[in-house]
Amino acid sequence: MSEMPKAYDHTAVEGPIFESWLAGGHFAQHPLPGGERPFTVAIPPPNVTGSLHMGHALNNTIQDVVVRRARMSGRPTRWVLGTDHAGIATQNKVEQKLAREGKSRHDLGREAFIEACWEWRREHGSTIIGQLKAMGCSCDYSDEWFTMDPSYQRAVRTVFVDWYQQGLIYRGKRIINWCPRCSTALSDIEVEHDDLEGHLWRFRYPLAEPAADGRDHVVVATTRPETMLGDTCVAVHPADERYRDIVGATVVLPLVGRRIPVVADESVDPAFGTGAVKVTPAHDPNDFEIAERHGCAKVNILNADATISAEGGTYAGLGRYEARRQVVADMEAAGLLLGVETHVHAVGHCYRCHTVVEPWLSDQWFARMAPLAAPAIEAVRDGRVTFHPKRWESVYFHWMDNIRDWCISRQLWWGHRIPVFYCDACGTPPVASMEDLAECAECGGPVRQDEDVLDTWFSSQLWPFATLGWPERTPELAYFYPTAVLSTARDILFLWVARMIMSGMRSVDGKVPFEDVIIHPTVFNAEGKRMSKSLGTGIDPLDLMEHYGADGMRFGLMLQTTGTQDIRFAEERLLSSRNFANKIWNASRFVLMNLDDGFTPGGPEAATAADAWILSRLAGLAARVDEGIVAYEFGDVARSLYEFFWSEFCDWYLELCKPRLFAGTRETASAAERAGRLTAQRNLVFVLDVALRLLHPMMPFITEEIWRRLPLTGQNRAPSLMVAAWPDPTELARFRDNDAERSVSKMLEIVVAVRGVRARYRISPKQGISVVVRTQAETDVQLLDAEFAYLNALAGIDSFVAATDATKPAHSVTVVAGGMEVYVPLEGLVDFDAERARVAKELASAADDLAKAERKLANEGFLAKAAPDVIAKERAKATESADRIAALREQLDELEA
RNA sequence: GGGCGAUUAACUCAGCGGGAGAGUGCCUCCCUUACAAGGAGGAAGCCGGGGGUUCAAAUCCCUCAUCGCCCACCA
Repeated sequence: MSEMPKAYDHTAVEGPIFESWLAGGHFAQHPLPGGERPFTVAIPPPNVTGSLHMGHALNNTIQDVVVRRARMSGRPTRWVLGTDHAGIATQNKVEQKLAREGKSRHDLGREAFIEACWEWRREHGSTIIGQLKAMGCSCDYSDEWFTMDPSYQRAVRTVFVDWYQQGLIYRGKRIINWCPRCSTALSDIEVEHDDLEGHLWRFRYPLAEPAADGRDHVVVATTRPETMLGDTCVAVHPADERYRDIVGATVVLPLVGRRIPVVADESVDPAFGTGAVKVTPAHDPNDFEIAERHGCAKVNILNADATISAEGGTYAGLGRYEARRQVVADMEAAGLLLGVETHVHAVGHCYRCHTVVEPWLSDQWFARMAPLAAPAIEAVRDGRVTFHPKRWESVYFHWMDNIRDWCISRQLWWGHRIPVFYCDACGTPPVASMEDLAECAECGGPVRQDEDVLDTWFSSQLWPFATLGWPERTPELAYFYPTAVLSTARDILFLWVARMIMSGMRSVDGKVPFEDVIIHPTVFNAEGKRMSKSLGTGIDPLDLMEHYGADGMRFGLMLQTTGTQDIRFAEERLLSSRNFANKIWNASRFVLMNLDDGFTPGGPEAATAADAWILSRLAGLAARVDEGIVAYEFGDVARSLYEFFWSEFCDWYLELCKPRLFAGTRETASAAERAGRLTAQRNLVFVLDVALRLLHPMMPFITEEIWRRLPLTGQNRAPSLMVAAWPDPTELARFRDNDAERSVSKMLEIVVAVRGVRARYRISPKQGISVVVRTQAETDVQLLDAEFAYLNALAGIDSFVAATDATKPAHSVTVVAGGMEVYVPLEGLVDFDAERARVAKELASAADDLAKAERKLANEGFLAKAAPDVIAKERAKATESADRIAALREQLDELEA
């Protein structure tokens, strides 16, 4: 066994440990066994264009924690890995690369461009996989998927054809969100709305002939003046008295000259603006509906790049904002601009490139969502899928209950091409086909395939089952589906999570794709701002791992992960986590360096109160960690582990073991002392072993490195901690010992109190002291006698007298601890003023406690209604406080004498 | 216009019906032979304001304020 360096060096440990896991085959899925319940997790596939950011770091730590616990628990575990082809993102990357060479995708042509995308993926697509490895994620790296794999393509096509044939997919001319930069349609939820300050212009639209009431114009308001070029009617509310006389009149559209009607439509809000709406059916969804109802024309005045089209007459060719300025200027020149005011309104932006999107009338493919949503709503309602935290379910329901059809076609080249074939010759309806068609089945004429590809999310939604071989009915699918848990950020709840539930249930026999959904916190920077690479407000997890180690980063993130709060990233948590790793390292080093050659591990033995205490605490920890991971309470689990290991194991138990360890190693040691040393060694190894197992899911590298050095035998041994047995809380429960916990905490209180005296009076740790203890309980005397070695080791107490009738020595300071009075002789060093102040403060606090307790005990309502154990506790508290007050009063009297 | 979350020590946050906690920072002492990435001791909080429920409220309810997020076709 090699020497352990004095400080933990993660850079020397993580690489080799990871390689050993890989070589050991521990990541690979277990062979399909018989009865055991498998545990499957499908990783949210990162974009091939992606690199690890803090969201990934958090999300993948969470998944690794639950996966590692499951694996150690003996369940056949499979964490499915892969990447998403990310249509828009990847196409953008490749187009940027081409642009640097002065080329566009059109110069290459479709086929060559797609090949260039594949090439890009071969070069850059595995960046993030390497970063997951650096984090220690225990994915099955031998089973990597890509959403454009041939078998995955088959899954996508199968779903498309099924939905198409069942009437769940249709093509139509609708208003969609168009990104002029990406030159594609977007679905409604791919548009991000930002409130921006714009303007509301008021225009005068002249009437062709004066109305019955004599008026000759109508005033409309708009935030997008350029759209007037495409106006085809003006709408007012039917009940709006102001406009009753002009309904049916004709407006002569300024700048354009088109004669358009005034219609009455319920959708108009009379209270907004002027109560009269200019209607641009090709560029506003609401206007589109109005035009449909009234049979108005739909004039599309925008090209794909958001320049004005030929329909815009003299404005054709202008950019949309240029056109806006020009229209306003021309209206003003014509005396038709009545006013302008600033106006804050929500403006849609492309979620990929943040360009302002345009509502645009075009031919697109849509998926009919309501029929798919119904069973998916039911599945969450009846608990087949559970969200954590639960409150996300209402967000899910709200969206699902109001779900709208999904625009699934994209005018891109990189993606799953829509498998629909048209025959232009004979006019047969388009055919969706699993196989590419060469000729028309009706007339034998040539067919052409639809040019569009599918929304990337259309393929992503199949992830949990397409990665198990679906549409083939593979044994893997039968065995590993549904997955156990899906962990993700909330921003893709609708884009991805909801759609997986819908498509999963439809595709795989009505079965949900996962049982639990974890919506984890969003990681913000220290200022509470979204982390963004482009804004420079992000923190790179790779840098963090370099500074704090993968374990330090993981544990630091887990400490910050609670159900209610987003994370305002606190780097000092990573610092304390790295220090925690170092603490684990050194405690382990201490244990190992205090083992003898030929040491044989043995069962733990509660030979002393300290042993019983630490074993009891360990049993409590195991239960808490196990429950906590199952309930996804990561922050609480991390804190429990930290508290146990650092405070209880290191600060107390290791110190409590030192007397036995050192006594038993002397030449002159008695047989009993040698036995005591062996017991301590065995207990230390046992506790360390269990603690490392419990820590492993959160801190896999350091725990593995240390664990391999432990001298374990028999069934405690395993090829790797990764596949060692998870501590069984039920089995460990036999160590629960409330008496030992109480006794030891009394002892520890005395130690702390005496140390306090030492600190106040600057008594060197090297200087031994003798103390006198007075207690009312004979059991306390026995306890102190039995555990004197601890008092000696931890508080430097050389000798003591404990008795129920002990008397206070002269020139001593009194402290009350563990229900006892402890007198520390100070040989005339006592600072009476300081002691008076301290005792008076303690007295006030004790008096406060007593008053509170007495108030409760005097309250009949309390006695009548509070739980018996609460009352008993309150009585004990009162007694304790009273005793304490008596002792403190006595002290104070003496100090004042 | 709806909905959700947050408000606790200087900072970042736990706790969510029965004695106010952690990490970091701060103060004092200590390089004690596992660890100075450490040890020991300590200071520090009307638990956002106001009302209510309850024997009992940081914790449950209502309300207000502030901050943040999501959804929504208001020109």
